[in-house]
Amino acid sequence: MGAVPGYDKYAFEPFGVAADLAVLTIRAGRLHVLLVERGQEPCAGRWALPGGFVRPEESAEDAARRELAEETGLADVSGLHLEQLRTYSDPGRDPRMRVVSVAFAALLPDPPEPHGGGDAAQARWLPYDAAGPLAFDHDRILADARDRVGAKLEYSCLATAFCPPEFTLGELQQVYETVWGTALDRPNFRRKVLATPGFVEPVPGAARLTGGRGKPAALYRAGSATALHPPLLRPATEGRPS
Amino acid sequence: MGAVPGYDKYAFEPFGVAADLAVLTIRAGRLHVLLVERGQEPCAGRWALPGGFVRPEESAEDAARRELAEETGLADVSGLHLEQLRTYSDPGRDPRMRVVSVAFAALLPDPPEPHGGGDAAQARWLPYDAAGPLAFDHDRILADARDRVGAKLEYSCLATAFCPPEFTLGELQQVYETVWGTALDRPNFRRKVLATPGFVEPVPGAARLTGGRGKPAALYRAGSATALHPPLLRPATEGRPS
DNA sequence: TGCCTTTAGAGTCAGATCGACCATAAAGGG
DNA sequence: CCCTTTATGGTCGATCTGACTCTAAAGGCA
Repeated sequence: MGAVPGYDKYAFEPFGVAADLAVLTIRAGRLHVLLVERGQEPCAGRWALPGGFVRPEESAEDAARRELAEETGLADVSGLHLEQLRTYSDPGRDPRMRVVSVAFAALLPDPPEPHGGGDAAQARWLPYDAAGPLAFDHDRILADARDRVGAKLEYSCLATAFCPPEFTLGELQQVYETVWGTALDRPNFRRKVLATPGFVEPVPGAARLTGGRGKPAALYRAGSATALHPPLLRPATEGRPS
Repeated sequence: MGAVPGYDKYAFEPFGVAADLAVLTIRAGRLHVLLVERGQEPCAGRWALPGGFVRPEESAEDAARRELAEETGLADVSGLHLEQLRTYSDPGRDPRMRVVSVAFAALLPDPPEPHGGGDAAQARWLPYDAAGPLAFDHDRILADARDRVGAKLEYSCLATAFCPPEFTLGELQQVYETVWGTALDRPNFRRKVLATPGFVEPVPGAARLTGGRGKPAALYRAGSATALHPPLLRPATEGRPS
């Protein structure tokens, strides 16, 4: 808001400000996204990202957190990670009126089934790859969310946000493999994760978890670090020098 | 914009949508930012980031580009890099009304003097460190811009956006040193930049530039690559393992 | 009980990479 | 004609990486 003439003229144009959420989780080794079926026009009956208009007394992040709680039925949305992606403001992205949407990505561990709708006609977890054409420009928002999360896994401790409070290194590795879509070498992954102080810390007790067969794995918690130095780079899929 | 009851109720709340710009450049080895002195209330007489309200027919990026052209007097703003930072939406960030601001960072090579204001009372380049308390929450936007740009230098080719069309590796290195605030080893920097195909490409002719004393440097152009693999990590300033 | 399979986790090793150097080339200034 | 300055090429040891092997500890099944 600079010192622009027409301050009042443009300020009161009918802009709607919305917060939309790409709520991601990992289920059965696949990336899933929370989608709602729209109950109203425009795009009634089509799948879309959950979201809604920002209310006058709240910030966009407040609105995103409120919508997240409403759609997932989670009680403790206050603690989980909300990553602001970017704002989508093309004129005409909502056929009805001018709507500017602030998009967020949210990462959940083991997710509850959304309780059948709330505001929307229904809400479901869908595999990322099976999330067909969505309403508005939500396909692009969802793709941006995956890109951003994949990139942040490299240099931040974000991956633990996909995990329950206590997790094994195998589960953590599966987060990386699922989001990146590549297989990682287990010993090397372990070595790099443990080499970064504060990324994870072992649960001291003889705590162990039985996922099924095989040797029980040690449990870890998210550490206090927030950035990864050095980063955990994903294997180069294209034009690597060499 | 989910399927929220009250669509019309919240859509027409008086939200103002603005685009603010952190226009960064490097002058004499120091990071500078373009600031305007506000001519109107609120915050009249204080320095602020350039910006203005998004008009009904344009996107936030269109608005940012328009404001940038108006403030800097540049003719070719269409080509330069605009990086969307994030959106600031705290209620009360503008004392007068509800304003949601989409912030952008713009990177300029050798900058022209802004022609004395345009809309604002005046516009100036100020050293980043000397940019005193700004109006609204612009201090935070500016700090976020520096953080984002510093981070993107590591894994993208963004640094060339600070350089003129043809530049020396010494100039490119100074971009990194200025934004990061650290000194880099020149031979190692050169090795890493040239090891990334498509980051820079030599200007074929016997093109050379005389900055002053010393051996003339070869000229390079920005290459076609957009990402850096492997990244050019900044030296660890804190808790590196080892 | 005794394999076989499965998963966790430790260790090895050659090649790539990095940071810290040193050396040389090519200009201008005295 | 030296000296300073900047660009650019090269070396070397420490470190890191990726590919791999090996062992430990569980359950399944005959």
